Amino acid sequence: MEDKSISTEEKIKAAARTIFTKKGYAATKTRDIAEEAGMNLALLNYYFRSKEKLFEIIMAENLKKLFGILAPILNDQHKTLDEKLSMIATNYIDMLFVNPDLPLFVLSELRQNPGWLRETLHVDNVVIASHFMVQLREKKKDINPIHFLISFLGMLIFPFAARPILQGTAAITDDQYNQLMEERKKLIPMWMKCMLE
Amino acid sequence: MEDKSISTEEKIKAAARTIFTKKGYAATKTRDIAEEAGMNLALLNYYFRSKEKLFEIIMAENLKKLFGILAPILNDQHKTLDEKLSMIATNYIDMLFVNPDLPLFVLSELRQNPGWLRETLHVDNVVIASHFMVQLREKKKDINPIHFLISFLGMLIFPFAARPILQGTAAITDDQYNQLMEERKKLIPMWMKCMLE
DNA sequence: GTCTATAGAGGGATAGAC
DNA sequence: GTCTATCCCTCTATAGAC
Repeated sequence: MEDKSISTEEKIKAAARTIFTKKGYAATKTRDIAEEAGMNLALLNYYFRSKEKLFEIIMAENLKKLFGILAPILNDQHKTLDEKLSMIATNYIDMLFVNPDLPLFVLSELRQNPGWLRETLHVDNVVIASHFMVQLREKKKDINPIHFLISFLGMLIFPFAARPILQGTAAITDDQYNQLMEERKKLIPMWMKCMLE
Repeated sequence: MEDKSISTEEKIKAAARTIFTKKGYAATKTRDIAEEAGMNLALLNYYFRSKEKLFEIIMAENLKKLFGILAPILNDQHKTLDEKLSMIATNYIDMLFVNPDLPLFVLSELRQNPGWLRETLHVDNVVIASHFMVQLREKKKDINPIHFLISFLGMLIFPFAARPILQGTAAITDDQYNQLMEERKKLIPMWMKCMLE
């Protein structure tokens, strides 16, 4: 009995995750979520009270997914800068293969409501004041280390956010696209090292 | 008399540009556009027939703005690779200062409806088959030149798309942010050269 | 051309049966 | 817990006066 209820709740959450993340809050209809979950609209309100409450749950999950990979690696005191660059590139690209809609979703929704960051996660200390930033400043004293963080994340994330444009304009097959992203796991850390020389 | 009608039409378009670009199609209400334009909702339909028609106009404008800077520089047969990298970085960052919401808008809406690209612009030949790409391949024969294009655009665009996160997490003032972006006009071409060595 | 008023559809939420 | 039926508000679009 408990099993069944958890399963239903989980089905709705999974459907919500898919649709919210793909289309954003405003473009998502609760009816679509219910249909995707294979059940009735009323159950959504029964389990989650409202569209907004459900969205908040998905948003928190997605923020965690996006920053959760980053934080522990950035703050590892026992890894070199090079090791961190490689690990993040690999882990992030692998994560984006599985969750390609994540970056655009978070960037878009966060623009509408920047309060989200402070409320759910404490990204401040975890990213900006990280050991990684210290290492960057040590290595290249005359350039604000935030420049490197921005460029690093930009190179990692942009091809996923821009995938439709990329595949729409350059005639790239899915296989070719995957191979390109695979190559970037090595290329981006290599480029970063070059930028930091 | 004609002047007045043109002016009204232009006011609506300006308001639509602002709100659509900031919030996206789904989250935008025609009432908000009318209010922003300082006039009645009915005029929107009088001049543009529907929300969707108005949106199509704004979308086409924005696509042109985003690719219009790129295409002529990429295809200039008489500029060196280095010159192109500098010019694009400078022009793009200046354009993004004025239109900070443009990238996220285009990326988001294009994900929902990738058909837009083919229908409005012929970005294919203009970007992918550009002289710039030939120059990249010449310079670095063993790496797919699309990697450099992606990284270049990623480094340029990402800090604008992620501005709320950046300013929300790192305590960066508006002045500091502007200065960082100003610095990137020189840094990014420099890094690109390093990557292409 | 510009306004007010309103039609008409869609979407979030709930009542109530089972 | 799950379903059907329905309420009610919001939003797009239009009718019609001026």
